[in-house]
Amino acid sequence: MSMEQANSISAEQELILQNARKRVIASIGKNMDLYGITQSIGHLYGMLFFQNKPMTLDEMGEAMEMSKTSMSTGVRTLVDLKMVNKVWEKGARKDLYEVEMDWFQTFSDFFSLKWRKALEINLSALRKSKSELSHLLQQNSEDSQLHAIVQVDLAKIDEAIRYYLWLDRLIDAFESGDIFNYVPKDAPPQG
Amino acid sequence: MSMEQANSISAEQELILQNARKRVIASIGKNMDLYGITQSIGHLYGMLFFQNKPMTLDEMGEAMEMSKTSMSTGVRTLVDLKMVNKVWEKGARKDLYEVEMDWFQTFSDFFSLKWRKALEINLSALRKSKSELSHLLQQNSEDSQLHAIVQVDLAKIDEAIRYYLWLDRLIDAFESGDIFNYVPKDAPPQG
DNA sequence: CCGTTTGTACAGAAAAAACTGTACAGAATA
DNA sequence: TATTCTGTACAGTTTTTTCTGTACAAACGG
Repeated sequence: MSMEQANSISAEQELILQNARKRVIASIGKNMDLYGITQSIGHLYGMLFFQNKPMTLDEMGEAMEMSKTSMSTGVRTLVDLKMVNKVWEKGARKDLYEVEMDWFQTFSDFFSLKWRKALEINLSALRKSKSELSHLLQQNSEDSQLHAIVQVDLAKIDEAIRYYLWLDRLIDAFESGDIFNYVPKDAPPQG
Repeated sequence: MSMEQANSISAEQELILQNARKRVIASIGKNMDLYGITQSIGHLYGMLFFQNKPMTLDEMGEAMEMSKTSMSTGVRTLVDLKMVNKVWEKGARKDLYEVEMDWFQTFSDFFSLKWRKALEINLSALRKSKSELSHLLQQNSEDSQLHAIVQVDLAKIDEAIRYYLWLDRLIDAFESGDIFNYVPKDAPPQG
C-alpha cells in the first residue's frame, strides 16, 4: 500500500512514519468487526484516516490494491455508518471522501443507527407477542393451568421490554450528548 | 422446532403460545449480529430464552434440528459472551445451560469483553506509534519540514487516544453499574 | 447533441464461514 | 479397572460472503 507523502523527508524518516501508520491502521482494521465491518473495509477506513486530503475511488483502489468496485461498495458502507463523509469540492469531476474525525460522534451515530434499529424491531416483536398472550389469558381467565404457563412467558417478555426501554434512553443520551455530562470527554482531575 | 410444554393446554392455545414465542425468537436471532453472532446461534439463544429449565446439548440439537457439534460450538460462544451460563445440577450426567436472564448485565458484560478488548489493542498500537513519532521529532528537532508532516499524524493519534480513554471510562460506568445512576433502569415519571 | 468520464449493477470466481459426521480423549459409573 | 457416556477436535462438504471484470446508465464537457 503506497501513500501520498511529499518526498521532502528522507527515506529513513518516511519508513518510520509509514510503519507507525501501518500499525495503527492494522489495529483499527482488525477491531472494526465490532461495527459489523469487514476487515478490508476496516483497513480502508484506517488508510483514509491518515490521509490528509479527501480521496477518490481510484486513489483508494490504488492505495488498497483492490478493485474500484470494492472501493465503491466499501466506502458506501462507511458513509452509511457516517464514518466517512462525501466531500464537495469545486469543479471536482470525481466523488471525494474523507473520514469523520470526531470519533465521539462516530460512536454515537453508530449506536443510533444500528442498535436503535435492532431495538425497535425487537421491541415491536415483543409487544406484539405480549398483546397476543395477554389476549389469550383474558379469553381464558378461568383456566389456571394456562395462566401458570403463559404468565412465565409474559414475565420474561416484560423484563425484556424493560431492558429495551432502558437501551432506548441510553441511546438518547448518546444522541443528545447528555452522556458527556455523565462521562466527560476528558477525565476530571483525580482526587 | 419443537418445544417442551406440558400438554395440559389445548392445541389451539399451544399454537398461539408457540407463535408468540417464534416471533420473538426470530427477531432476537436476526438482530444478534450486533453481538458478532451468527443468526443460527442467535436463534439458539432465543430458543433457550423461552426454555423454563436448563438444557443439554442433545436437547438443543433436537430443538434446533442441528448437529450436536454445532450446539457445542454455538453454546460455547454464548458462554464466552456470558449470555448463557453453565448450570450445575446434582447427579446430572450432561452439561446443562441456561440463558442469563439479566439483560442489563448481559449488555455490560458484552461491552466489557468485546469493546474493552478492542479498545486496549488499539490504544496500545496508538501509544506505540505515538512514541515512535515523538522520538522521530526529538531526534530531528531542527527539521521543520519533517515537523510539519509528523505533527499532523501526532494530532490525529492524540485525539484518537482521547476518544479511547473516554470509551474506557464509559465501559467502567457499565461495569460498575454507575451508568444506572445516569440512565436509570426504569424511566423516571415524566414531568 | 455527441463523446467522455464516473459510479455502480450484475454475474461469475475466489475466499471464508458455517455445519456435519466421525473419531476419540477424558470423565463418570459401576 | 473396565465400561459407558459426553463433549469436542478435525476434516470434508455445503453455504455464504467477498471480490473482481464487464457492461452500462447517468452526469458532464465540449
